[in-house]
Amino acid sequence: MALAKGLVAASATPLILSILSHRDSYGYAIIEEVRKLSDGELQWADGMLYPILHRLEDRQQIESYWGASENGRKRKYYRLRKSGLKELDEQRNNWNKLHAMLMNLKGGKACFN
Amino acid sequence: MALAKGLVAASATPLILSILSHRDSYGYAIIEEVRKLSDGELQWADGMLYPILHRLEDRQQIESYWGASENGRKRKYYRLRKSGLKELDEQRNNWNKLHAMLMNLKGGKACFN
DNA sequence: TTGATATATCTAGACTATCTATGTATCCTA
DNA sequence: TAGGATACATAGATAGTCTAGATATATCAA
Repeated sequence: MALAKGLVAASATPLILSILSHRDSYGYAIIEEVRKLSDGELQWADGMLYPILHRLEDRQQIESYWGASENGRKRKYYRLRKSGLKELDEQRNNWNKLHAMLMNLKGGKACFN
Repeated sequence: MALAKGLVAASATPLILSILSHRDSYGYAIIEEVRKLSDGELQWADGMLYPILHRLEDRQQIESYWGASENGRKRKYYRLRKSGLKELDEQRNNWNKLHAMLMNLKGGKACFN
C-alpha cells in the first residue's frame, strides 16, 4: 500500500525540519535517512526534495553552506534556523491536534453497501 | 496560529470519511461538526468541502441521496461505502505511521542562528 | 579505458488538488 | 421585507508536489 500523496506532501516539510533539528545534513543524505526511518515506505525522489529545501531557504527557515565529503565531492549542507525550529514546533503541534481528532473519531457503524 | 495548508488538506479526506463512518451526514452539517471537533480551528469554507465530496463520490467511496430537514429544506446526504471505509483505514494507518516517525524524531540540538 | 553504479545537485513544466470567489435558492425571524 | 442562517454548486486562481531530464564526479570492475 502506497502512502497517500497529500499526506506524504504534508509530512515532507516537518520531516526535513526534524532531521535538520538533530544535525546539519544535505539532500542526498536526507533522502537516505527518510528511506531508513520509514523502513523503505518513503522513497523520495531527489527532484521533489530539492525544491522544498530551496523554498525553506527562501523563507529563511534553513540556511545552506558548501562542504565536502572525505573524497572531495562537494555537498550542500543545510542548517536549521530559529524560524525553522519555530515552524517545526508549530507543524508538530498541528500534526498532534489533527492526529488526535482523527483517532478520537475512531469507531462507528459496521454496516455498509 | 493558522494550521498549515498542506496538513489541513491532507486531513480533510480522512476527517470526512471518519465523520461519515459514524453516521450519514450532509455538507453543511459536516462543516459544523468539523468546526466543533476542532474547537474552531478548522473553519472549512463550503466551497472547499463540496468538491471533495464530489470527488469521493466519483471514486465510489461515498454515495449520496436526497433527504429533507424538518422544515422541508432539501439536503444531500452522504453515506460511507465499503471502499470508503477501506480508504479510511488506510489513511488512518498512514497517519499513524507518519505521526510516529515525526514524534520519534523529536528532540535535537539547542543552538541556532 | 570504458562502462556501471553510487554519490551529488538542479530546474522546467506537468499535474493535482485545495481554496477563493461567486452564484443560486429557501426558510425563519424581526 | 430585509437580513441571517441554511443549503448546494462550480469556475478559475493558486500553490506546491513530483516527474522527467540534465549535469557532474568518484569508485570499481572488466
